[in-house]
Amino acid sequence: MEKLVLIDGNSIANRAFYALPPLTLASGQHTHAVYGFTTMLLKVLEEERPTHLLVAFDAGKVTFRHARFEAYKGKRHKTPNELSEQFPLIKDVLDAFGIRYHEQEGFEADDIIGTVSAWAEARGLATRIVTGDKDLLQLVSPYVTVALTRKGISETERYDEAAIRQKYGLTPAQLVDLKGLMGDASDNIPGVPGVGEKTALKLLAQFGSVEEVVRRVDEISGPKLREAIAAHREQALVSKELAVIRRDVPLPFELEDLRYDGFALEPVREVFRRLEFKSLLDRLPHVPGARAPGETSTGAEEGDAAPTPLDVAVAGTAEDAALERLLAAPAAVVVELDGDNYHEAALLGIGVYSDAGALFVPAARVEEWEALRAFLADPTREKWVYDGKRGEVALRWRGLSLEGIAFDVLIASYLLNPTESRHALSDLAPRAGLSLAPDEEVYGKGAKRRALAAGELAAHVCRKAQAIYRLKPLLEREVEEAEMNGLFYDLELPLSRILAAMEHAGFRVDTARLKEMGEEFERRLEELTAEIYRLAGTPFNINSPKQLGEILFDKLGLPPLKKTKTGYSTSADVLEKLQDAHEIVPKILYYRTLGKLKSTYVDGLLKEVNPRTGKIHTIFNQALTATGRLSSAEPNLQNIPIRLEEGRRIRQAFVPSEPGWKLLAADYSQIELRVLAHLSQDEALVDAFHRDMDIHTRTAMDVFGVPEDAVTPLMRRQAKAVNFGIIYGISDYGLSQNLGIPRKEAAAFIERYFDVFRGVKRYMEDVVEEARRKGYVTTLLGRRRFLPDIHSPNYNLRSFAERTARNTPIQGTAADIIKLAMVNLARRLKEEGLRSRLILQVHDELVFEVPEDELAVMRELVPAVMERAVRLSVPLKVDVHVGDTWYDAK
DNA sequence: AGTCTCACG
DNA sequence: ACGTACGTGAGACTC
Repeated sequence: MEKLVLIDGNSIANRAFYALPPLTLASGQHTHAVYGFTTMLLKVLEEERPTHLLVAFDAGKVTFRHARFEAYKGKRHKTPNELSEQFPLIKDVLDAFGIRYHEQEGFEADDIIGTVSAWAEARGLATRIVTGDKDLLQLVSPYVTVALTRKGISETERYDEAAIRQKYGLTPAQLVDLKGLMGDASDNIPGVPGVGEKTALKLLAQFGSVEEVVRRVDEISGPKLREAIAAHREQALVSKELAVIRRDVPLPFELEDLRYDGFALEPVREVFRRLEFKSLLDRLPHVPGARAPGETSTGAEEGDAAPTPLDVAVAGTAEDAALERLLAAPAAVVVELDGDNYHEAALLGIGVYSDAGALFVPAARVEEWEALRAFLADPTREKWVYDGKRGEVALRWRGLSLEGIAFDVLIASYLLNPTESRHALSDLAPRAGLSLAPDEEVYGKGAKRRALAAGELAAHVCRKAQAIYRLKPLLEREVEEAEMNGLFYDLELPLSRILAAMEHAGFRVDTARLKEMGEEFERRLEELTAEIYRLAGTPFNINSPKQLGEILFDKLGLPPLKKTKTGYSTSADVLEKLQDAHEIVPKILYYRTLGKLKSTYVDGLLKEVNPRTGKIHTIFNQALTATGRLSSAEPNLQNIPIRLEEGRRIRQAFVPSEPGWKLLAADYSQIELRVLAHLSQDEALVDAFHRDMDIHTRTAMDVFGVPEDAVTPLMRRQAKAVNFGIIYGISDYGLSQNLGIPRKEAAAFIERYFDVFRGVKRYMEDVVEEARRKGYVTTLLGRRRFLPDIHSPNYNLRSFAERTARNTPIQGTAADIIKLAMVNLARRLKEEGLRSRLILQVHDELVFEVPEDELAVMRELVPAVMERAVRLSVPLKVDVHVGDTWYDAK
C-alpha cells in the first residue's frame, strides 16, 4: 500500500536540540539536533515504509501571517546559533538519503505540509505527518494522521480523528477555533483575554466555532465573559485566522515528485562517518530501502532487509552430546518462561547463542541434560543475559543455578538512561542491527495469549539470545564511556544476584492472623456503611468519588474546595478540611482508611501468598525508577502501612519463616538529609549531624532563632516539612499545601531557611546549573539522569526539571548507599558462614530473618556494614530493631 | 485504559 | 498568570 510521510523539519530539529544532551565534533560543531533528526528519520523509514516522502522547513522570518498580524511570534526567542548551524547538516543527511525537502518564502513548514496533505487527500493517499507541533493536528482526517513526538523525540503519539475527539472533544477543524479563543503564548497569538482552555472548550461545545461565538455573543451566560468576547471579537477572529494552516500554497512540485524508493548505502555511510554517528552506521544496512553498492533501485516495496534466518539446533535426545559444543562461553542465555510473574512460572525452554551457534533446549530436556546444567551453574563460563534475575529465580525454583552472569543488557540499558521507559529487548535489538518481534506480539497478550509451535518457540528464543549477544559489546562500550563501569559491574550486577535470592526466599505471612484482621475490618466497615447511609439519607457507593461528591457537595451542600478534571475532589486533604462541617465526613475518612486496609493489605496480600511456601515472593524491579531506587511489585512490599497504628498492625502478620528465628530491621536515620549535608558541605547541616542532633529540632532552632527548649511541637513540625521540601526541590506552593498555610508564609519559611543554610542554597543553585551545562545530574556513584526539559521554554516542564535536578542526586545517592550496603552485607554473611537471610529492602531499611544464635552477631554486623558503606563528611547512622514479627521490630 | 485515591520512603 | 512538592504500586470505579 502506498503511503505519504510528511516531516516537519524545524519542529523535529528543535525537539531534538532541546531533548538531547549536546554532542559536538572536534571542530566544535554541534550535532545533536542532526543526530536526533536522523534517528527519527530512520525510525520513520523502518516503521512507516513510506512510498512518498517530503521534509518541510520554515523559510525566512517573515510570513503572510506577519502581514496580517505584526506581533505574530513576537515573543519567540531567537533560534540559538548552536541549532541554526545544524540545519545545513540535516540537509546533507537528507541529500545522502535522496529525500526531498522544501521551504518556501512567505510560508511556514506547516503550510507546505497542509498543502501537500490536501493533494494526498484528494487522491486518497494515506498520509502520516511527523511533528512536535500540536497545531498540525487540525489537518487530521480519515486519510491523514499525525505522529506527535512527546517527551524527547523517540516516542510518538499517534492521532486520528477519534483520538482528537477523545482528548479535546472537538473535531480537528475546531482546534483552530480553540486557539482563536484561548490564544497561544508561544506564537504570541492573543485570543480573548481571560479565556483559557476550560472556557474555550465550554464555548465551543455550545456554539461550535469562533464565528458563531461572536455572532451569538448575547447568548453567552456570565456577564464578564460576554463582555470580554464582545470587546475582543475582532481579535478572536484574527487569532483564529492566524492559527489556520494554509492548504493552497503554490508549490513548485507535484505529489508524484515525492516518490521515494530507497537509498544507496555508501553516500549515507559517508555522511554518518563525517558526523561520527557510529551507532547509526551499524543500523543502516537493516533499514528498509537500503541498497548495497551496485544494487539498483527496485522500488521501495522491495527494499526490505528481511530478518536473516537463524540456524537453530534443538536439543531433545540422548544424541545431545553432539550439541555440547554449542555450550560455549561467552554465550547469551535466555531462560524463556510462560508469563510475566516468574515465581513458579512454567519453563518453556532455554536458548543459548554464542560464536559456536544457536541452541534451543526445550523445557523437558533442561533438567535431564547434565552438561547443560553444569554449564549454567559454572561461574567461570561467562553468560550474557537480559534481566538475568528473572531466569535465575525461575531456575532456583527448580533447584537449578545460573551463575557466571557477566553482563545484563537490561541493567546496562537502564543505567544508560533510567528515564527511558522502553528497555524491552525488542526496543534495543535494532541498535545492533537486528529486528526482533516483541514478546507481546509473538505470544499475544491477555486473552489472546497462545502457545507457540515448537519450531517457532526455538526460533524466537534464539533470536532473543542473538540480540543479547550482539547488543553486549555496544552497551559495554557505552557503559564504559559513561564512566559507569563501577556502578554496573561492582554494584548493580552483584545486587541483581542478591535480589534474586531475596525474592526466592520470600517473606513468611501468618495468614490466620491476617484473616482475623480482615474480619475485624469487615465488621467495622459494615457499621460505618450503615451510619454513612443514614447520615446521607440514602445508600450509595462510598467508594465512587463521583457518587460521594454528589452526596457531599450537591445533596448535603458542603463547599467543594477543590476540583479534579472530572468533578469534585474528595481526596483526604479536602475531607480533612471539612471534618467539622458535617458528621458524615470523619466517618467517610475512617471508612476510606479501613477500606484501603481491607482491600489492599488483607485481601490483596492474601491473594499473593504462595500456597506451597506460605510466603510472599515479591518482584523487585531493578530497572525502573528514574533515581536508582528499587521498586517492588506483585505485591508491593515497600508500602506496607506503618504511619497509623491500625494499619501498622498489618505488620504483625509478617513473621520469620523458621521456628525460633527473629526478624531484624535496620534503617538509616535521616539518610537523605545526611547525603544533602555531604553534597552541599553546608556548615550548619554538617555540624548538626556531627553532634547527632534531632535534625528537625535543630532546623527549627536555626530558622526561628530560638534555643532548643523553646522549640514548640508546631515549630518542629514546620521545620520538618521544610526539610522534606528542601529534598524535593521545594516551591512555596508545595510547602504551603503540605503545611496548610498561606503561600506567603511558606515563602517566608523558605527564605529564612536559605538565610541560615547558605551552603544548601548554594548547592541547589549549582546543581541546577550543572544540569543545564551537562544535560544530566549524577549521584555519588556516578548514576546519571538526563534532564532534557531543563532548557524547555515551557515554565512547567522547566521547573519540574529543576526540582528533579535538586532531588535526584540526593534520592539517588541514598539509593546507591543502601545498594552498596546490601552487596557488602551479602558478602559478609557468606564469609562468616551465617544462616541469616536478607529478605526485604524498603529504600532506607533492610529486613533480615535471623536464627536466635546469630542475633548478637547480626545486631553488630548489620549496622556496622551499613554505616561504612561509604564515607561521607557526616556519619551515617543506623537503628536496629528485633522482634517476633515485623510489627515488633520497631 | 484512564482517573482518582491512598499506602510507603 | 501560570500550576508544582520527589520517587513508587495497587484497588476501585468509570468509560
